[in-house]
Amino acid sequence: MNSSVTATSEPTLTDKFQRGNVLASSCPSRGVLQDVTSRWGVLALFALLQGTHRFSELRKSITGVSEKMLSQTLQALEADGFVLRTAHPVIPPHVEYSLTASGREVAKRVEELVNWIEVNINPILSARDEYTSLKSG
Amino acid sequence: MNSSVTATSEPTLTDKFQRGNVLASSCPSRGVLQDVTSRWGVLALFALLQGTHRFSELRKSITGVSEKMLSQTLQALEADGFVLRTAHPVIPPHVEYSLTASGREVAKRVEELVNWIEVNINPILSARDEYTSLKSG
DNA sequence: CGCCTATACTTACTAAAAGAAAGTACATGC
DNA sequence: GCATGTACTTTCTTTTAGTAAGTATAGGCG
Repeated sequence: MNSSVTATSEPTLTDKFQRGNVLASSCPSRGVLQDVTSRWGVLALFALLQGTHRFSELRKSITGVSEKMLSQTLQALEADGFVLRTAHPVIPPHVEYSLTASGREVAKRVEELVNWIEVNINPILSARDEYTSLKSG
Repeated sequence: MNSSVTATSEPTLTDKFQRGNVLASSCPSRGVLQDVTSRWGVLALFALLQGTHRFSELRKSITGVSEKMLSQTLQALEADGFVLRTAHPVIPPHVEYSLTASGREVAKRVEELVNWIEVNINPILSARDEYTSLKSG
């Protein structure tokens, strides 16, 4: 089919083998993918592309996230090596979060997805309206 | 940094305004983003990039998905205009799912994210191991 | 005729995850 | 010595996901 789809220059596994490693439930990529594409994971990565932020700053900018979920989300991203957590040993605590090199790579791809959706939000919402009126009307 | 990352030529909203429309909980992009980045939404879009598939084929290829969740996921993607559902009026039922034009656009971006993770899965898993051994050991 | 099969769902119930709210730790200022 | 600020954690409730069984129905077979 179309081989000019990916913008990256690295050969992808899906090109080399049959595509669909992730489609197998045993594939460890699935777990990572879920950390990255989780409700708040996407937004945290997106927010951190702007630079380093404190916990409370992230919580303010990512509207609607609870402290518990933000904490949980950041820990998962930190475990995967996407986010760097820097705690300054002062009281009250001062903790800073930033992206690692690999974190920036994933975040850039997340950003492209998010940007595409934002740019195309109007036709998408129209499609939604049409769909729901077809189903209920 | 690397400015050749984005494949699109359109100006993005995050470039034009301050970035972070999605970061506001009121932004409708969030809902769409959740459909696209949901656990099975990502995989359905990825799977459909290969072409048209029947419901049962998707269920087989996306290992682990239940009929209920696949149905729900496909309906959400259909509502957003990313997936086209074609039902042939025969018995037993024959339904085909394919990507729409906009569906291919989102799916391509999802694919890039998925591919990046698959290519880089080993260092990520190493980071995870190191993290968990730091925390528990 | 009556039963079985195949496919794409939906429905009822249970397990897991998310969300809300309160609690914890502790140096500093008043 | 009491309130404040920050980054969490814990408990409890609500929402969502997952499992398993049910539904519809044309055609094939004995």
